[in-house]
Amino acid sequence: MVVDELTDVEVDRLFQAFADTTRRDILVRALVSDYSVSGLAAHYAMSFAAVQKHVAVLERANLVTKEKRGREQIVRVHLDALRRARRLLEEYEAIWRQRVDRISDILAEEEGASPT
Amino acid sequence: MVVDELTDVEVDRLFQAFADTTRRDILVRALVSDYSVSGLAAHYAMSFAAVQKHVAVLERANLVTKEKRGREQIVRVHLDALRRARRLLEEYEAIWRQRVDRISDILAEEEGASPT
DNA sequence: CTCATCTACAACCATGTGGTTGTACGTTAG
DNA sequence: CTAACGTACAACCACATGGTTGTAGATGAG
Repeated sequence: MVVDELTDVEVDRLFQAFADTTRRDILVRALVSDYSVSGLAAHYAMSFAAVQKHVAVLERANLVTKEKRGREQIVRVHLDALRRARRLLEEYEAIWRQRVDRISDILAEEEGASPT
Repeated sequence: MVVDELTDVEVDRLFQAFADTTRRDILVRALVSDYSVSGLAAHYAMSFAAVQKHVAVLERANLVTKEKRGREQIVRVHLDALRRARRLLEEYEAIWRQRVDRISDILAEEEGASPT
């Protein structure tokens, strides 16, 4: 199972980062092409500082890193974290599938053992 | 693209629900087998009411529904929400892949147009 | 019936979150 | 050099979150 080498707190931060529309939007923009923090901020009806904070949350979740380019700070997505989160959810679905299999096995056995 | 028929707020709640270790644990237990709220609460070093609240958060995210069985309330996982969340993350990864493809296309064209 | 169990919910508290404004500092354009 | 730009960060505010205790209502066991 292994649930990835992430600690609970790291996973908390990861999903926390996804749990805001603005942050998901920032993420998509940064996925599509390169953006500076102020380049991102231009798209939202909130202060630069607010966007800066959102980027910081994405950073803390290791979803994003900033790279200095002249006086700008380019936001780049770190794909690994995205994959990890996705795999976690896949594992949950796998657990469900195992349960379903287990139950149908039991039903199959019971039918074999005591057929009505 | 469609990003699923979920509203932003619903997606917020979905990821918010995942953003807590206790809730993820509850989810796994409920995925593995049937649990009442108090059955779940027995496993955690916190009050029954706290666990009740966590279940409520999972409910609000549509990850879980409660089903009355006698005096107990059985927590069942609603798999759809799990799948939706996973698909969202997959879409983000797809966006990234498209970008990579686009860039390598451009590089290929440039090489074809003006080979050094 | 009576009592223990399971649940629901309100009130409260500390801390976190998402937003603001203001100030300061490095960097680039003119 | 100077002005404008991009960033960083602190202080503040309203509200959400994760926890607590306490009270009360259904339901099942004996």
